[in-house]
Amino acid sequence: MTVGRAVVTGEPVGSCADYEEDCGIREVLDRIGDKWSVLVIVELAQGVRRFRALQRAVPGISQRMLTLTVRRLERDGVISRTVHATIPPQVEYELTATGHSLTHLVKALADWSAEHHQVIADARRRWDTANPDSGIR
Amino acid sequence: MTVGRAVVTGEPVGSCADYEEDCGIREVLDRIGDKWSVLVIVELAQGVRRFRALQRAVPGISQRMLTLTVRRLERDGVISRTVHATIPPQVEYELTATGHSLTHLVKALADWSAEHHQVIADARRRWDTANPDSGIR
DNA sequence: CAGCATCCTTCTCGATACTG
DNA sequence: CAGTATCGAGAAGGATGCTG
Repeated sequence: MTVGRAVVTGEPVGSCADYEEDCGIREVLDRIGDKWSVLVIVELAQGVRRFRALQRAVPGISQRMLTLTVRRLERDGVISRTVHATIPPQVEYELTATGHSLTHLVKALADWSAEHHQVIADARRRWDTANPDSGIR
Repeated sequence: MTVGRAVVTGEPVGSCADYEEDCGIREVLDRIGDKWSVLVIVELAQGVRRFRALQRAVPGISQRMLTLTVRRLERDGVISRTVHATIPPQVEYELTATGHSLTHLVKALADWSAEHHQVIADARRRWDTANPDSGIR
């Protein structure tokens, strides 16, 4: 049994070995697991955006990280990059079909977060109070 | 409008600023975004596990990383840690209610991955072929 | 405007050794 | 068994300067 089949059929998830080998969840987590990718996807969910517009829309992102992020998302086929040979240059980024379906997943994450972030925050506060200088964060 | 409300009500996601401020999605991604946490959660979804059992079940994890991972998950209230004062010591880890609900989210991730990992793999191969030494990965 | 190249700091993680 | 402590390599990420 693989995780993929297990999940699709609603069966319990298999072993970690199965998990590691068969399902591509790692690829997905490697991409959306980092801060900037999710923010870029959320912004592009609104529509087509140019490079500078993206940078303005995602507060705190450096030019370097935006470049890296959009390149990786493009590589994964999550977004498309269209260059208009104008002066000044104009590059537009847009979610692909895959990218749009990813927004559903992001929503699932946001749903779960909205439902549990208070509980988690409380748990963390309790833990930090009970274990002052544990170094864990 | 916040992402949280937007998602719950099915409306489109708001701005990145909203996203950053209001919803706890970052907390969640920070935790399940790393490799080991997900693997530990998947294993604990099967039932109660002792420290060594977890380490054996998660191939490749170091003792240090397992300790860090379970501590962080415990801090978040995702798993519970029960110490039995025996010799040799016996410590059992178990998913909390929050942890169990997290497995649904992991399944959603696995679902999406199962549906798209082939498309993503193909996109990556095409991109890598088209852009040999780009350095992007 | 839309990047690329470089430097440099910070953090992560694995390996190793030791303890109750 | 179930950890803690320490060290070092490497990756990630920010700042800066330059370019078509």
